[in-house]
Amino acid sequence: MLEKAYFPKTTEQDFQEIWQNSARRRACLDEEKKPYTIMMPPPNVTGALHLGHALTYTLQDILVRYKRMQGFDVLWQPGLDHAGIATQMVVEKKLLAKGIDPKTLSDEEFLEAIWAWKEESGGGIFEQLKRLGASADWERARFTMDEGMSQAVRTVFIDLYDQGLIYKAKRLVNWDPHLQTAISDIEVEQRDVKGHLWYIRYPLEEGGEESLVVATSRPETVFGDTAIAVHPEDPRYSHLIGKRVIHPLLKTPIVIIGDTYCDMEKGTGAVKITPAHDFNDFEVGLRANLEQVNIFTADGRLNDQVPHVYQSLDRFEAREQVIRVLESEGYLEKVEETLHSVPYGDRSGVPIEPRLTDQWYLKTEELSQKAIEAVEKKRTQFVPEQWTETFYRWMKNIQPWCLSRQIRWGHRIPAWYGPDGQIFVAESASSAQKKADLFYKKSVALEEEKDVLDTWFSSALWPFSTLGWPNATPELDRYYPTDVLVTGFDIIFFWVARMIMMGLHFTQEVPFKKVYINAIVRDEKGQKMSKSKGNVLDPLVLMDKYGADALRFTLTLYSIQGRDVKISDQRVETSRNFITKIWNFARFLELNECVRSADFNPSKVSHPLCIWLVEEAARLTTLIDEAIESFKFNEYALTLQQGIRSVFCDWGVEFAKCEFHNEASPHQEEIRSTLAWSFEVLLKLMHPIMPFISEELSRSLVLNQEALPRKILMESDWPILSSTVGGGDIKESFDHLQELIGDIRATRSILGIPPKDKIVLCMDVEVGSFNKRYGAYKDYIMTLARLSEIKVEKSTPGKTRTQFLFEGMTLALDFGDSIDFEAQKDRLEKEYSKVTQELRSVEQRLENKDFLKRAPSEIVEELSLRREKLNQELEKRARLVNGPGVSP
RNA sequence: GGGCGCAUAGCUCAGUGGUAGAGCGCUACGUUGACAUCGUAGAGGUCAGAGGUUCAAAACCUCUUGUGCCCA
Repeated sequence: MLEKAYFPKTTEQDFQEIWQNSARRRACLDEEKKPYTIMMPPPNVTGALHLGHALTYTLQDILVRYKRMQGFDVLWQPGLDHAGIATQMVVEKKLLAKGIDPKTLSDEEFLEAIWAWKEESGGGIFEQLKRLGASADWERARFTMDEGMSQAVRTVFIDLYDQGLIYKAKRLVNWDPHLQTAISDIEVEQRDVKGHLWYIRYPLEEGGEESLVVATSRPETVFGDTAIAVHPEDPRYSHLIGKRVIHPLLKTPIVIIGDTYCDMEKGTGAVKITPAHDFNDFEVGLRANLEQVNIFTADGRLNDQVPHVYQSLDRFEAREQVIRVLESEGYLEKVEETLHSVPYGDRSGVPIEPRLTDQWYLKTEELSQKAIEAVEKKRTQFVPEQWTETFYRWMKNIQPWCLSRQIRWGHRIPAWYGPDGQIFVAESASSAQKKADLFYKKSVALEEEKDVLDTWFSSALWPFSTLGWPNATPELDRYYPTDVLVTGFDIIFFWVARMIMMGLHFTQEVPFKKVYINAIVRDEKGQKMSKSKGNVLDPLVLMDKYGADALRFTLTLYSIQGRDVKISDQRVETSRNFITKIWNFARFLELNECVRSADFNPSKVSHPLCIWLVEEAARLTTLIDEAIESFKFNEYALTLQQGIRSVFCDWGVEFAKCEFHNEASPHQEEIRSTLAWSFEVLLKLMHPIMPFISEELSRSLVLNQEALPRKILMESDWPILSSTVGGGDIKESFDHLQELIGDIRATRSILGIPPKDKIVLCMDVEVGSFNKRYGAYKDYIMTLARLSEIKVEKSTPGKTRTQFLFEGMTLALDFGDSIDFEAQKDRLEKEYSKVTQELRSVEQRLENKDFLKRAPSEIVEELSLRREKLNQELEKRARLVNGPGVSP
């Protein structure tokens, strides 16, 4: 027997273990079945589960459980990302906390510490995902630093290098002075920051009064100035082009050049050019063949290229110092406050310093072109579709990808240098050596590249490297290209686009046929969750409090395409309440001995209630199939909720009670079996979204596991019910039935009749037609509308009665006592006028000749019917308004 | 500045041309047993504004306003 209430904890523990032991959870390479593959976006190895994870992995779990039940050979490939910079930062912090300065460790020692930490904490998130119910093929879990992954990374790097797509070059990069590494353009975020524009005067070399004033937001870079630029057509300055000004601090001459990059409207129209420290200036410098003077060290201090007194000043201290000197020496014209955008490192949170360094790059024009074409041809489709535009926009403006990182944790770039700097890219040190020996025609000592690859480089290979590529494996053959990728919009550039490029280049296939972009989780007010705001909800806490299913259901219910997922404690609580409702539904079935029977055939049921229940189960299944197939997860959750709650609990159970309370009912057995059968269908329908409670309830007596042992739900077949539905009008009958009961209940409520007072429903001439339609449901009406009897009697008016029209029949309710109609009059009049208004609008349309001529006939018919109904309703309302007994 | 969204009940949002919906919140009432983690009933809406297409627009088109995100 089921407990009084659902306690998720034990169920969750049980089924985590049962699923873990189920072979069905795993990809089986069974040729009889169609494959279905989802690559799990690998969470960071040191990561802990947050709500964003909970959302994306819940949606993936829904898809894989659904497809599994449909009989597919499902591979949900899990894994972990080594997350270069993030992980290195975590371990450095850990070491510092232990009093160890990571800088004093050798590379080998440091990597040892990272691997130790990976062993200790890595995969912790897998356990958290299992708590959430994620049914991945855990045994196949991969790590982006695995030997297999590393093999793929080396192969790809060497191929791309040999194809001339990877090159090493000295370029201005986004340098993160805190992390002391290059980062790629998309790892930089522009922030609007309040700052200043300093106007600095540069005297002309030729002397005299004339000077040139330039505005800059970064006065500390003056030491890197190698020119002043003006617009060639600027009448104020064009005569100065070619002349020289004196650098106010260095006192050396620098040239004035003309370049259309200058904006005549901005500042003074003249700008200082610092080719080594600004991307635009770099380009200007190339055009004017200017010297590139690097004035900063790797950690953002002034280097030995600047006068001694400024050396080793931090870039922000240097700014202060430069301003002080310029001002005191009279070179500072004025200062303006301004709002400008400053590049920040997305990991370190410090301003990026453009810096001239040697880095490895990937040429992306060709790769991106192919990726764009693949998406245009819909080989990969974004869902919701609008993300396609985001993808195109970035792809069409793509920059060379800076691949190298000056950090320690990551895939070492497989390159070696000869004594003269000659590069040898090779699989291993020994094969590089062989290449070098051949090249130099003698044996030379090689030095290995110290830089590692951007983490996203290995992630870009994820869909095929996890399946064994570059080896030809059965898995690669079977599960690639994958079916769906589920991920967040924030990594469309970082990851999705790059996977498509790499996939196409190395496998000639798109890595996935669909990309579902899930929403971002926010708090109930739509604010981003952040520690500083204190509005962070922890999925583990929510699961402890309300159960994993409640969290999953909530996240799914609010997964509306094109909207953020707003979640709050209260919303999860509401889902928990719904789950309790389901639990109690099961308890009702158990207590009433509804038991699944082996020979039950849903298409052979005879009692109207049973036919209705079967049809409703089939209707729900269809709606849910459509919702899941089109990634409308909210519709799945909503349909399920409404189906279980209003169809099965509010009405189905209440109707069934009428039969169960009637000893004489000959239909009890059929109804019991039908309810038990419907319940099994519902459990299956809810399984993908609420796996735990559905499994628990499938162990209830209702499913009769003892006599009819069957598989756990995860291994069961998804219902296919389209053939069980007959073409009858059962749904219409039940709709009307519910309407009639609703009408009586509403009338009672309006007139303030307490539920315990039973009243009499009277009818006269229409009794025949009433019986024909509702005779079978007489008990239901009596019980659910709280009637003492349905009397065949003239439904004449009286002081204790009110009449109403229903489906063309005049019915009366007799309350047995005088009723104070006056008290309700206001409300009733309001309703009356509402109906009048509606009727008027319907009539207007029906009087419109164009409408009658052009609208489809079924619409016209429908509206005529509606007019008739409204007229009737108006009559009914009129009677209610006019108090008891006023007959038309 | 460019791009992509969003604007419907007090709140959060469904709703792909034909009767305006759900959950939460609110109000009133509680009928021996599935459920008060509940039930029944109710109040609450110029579908942001303007124009257009159409017999018919919350929905389709154009513009405006407000708002969010992304990119410069």
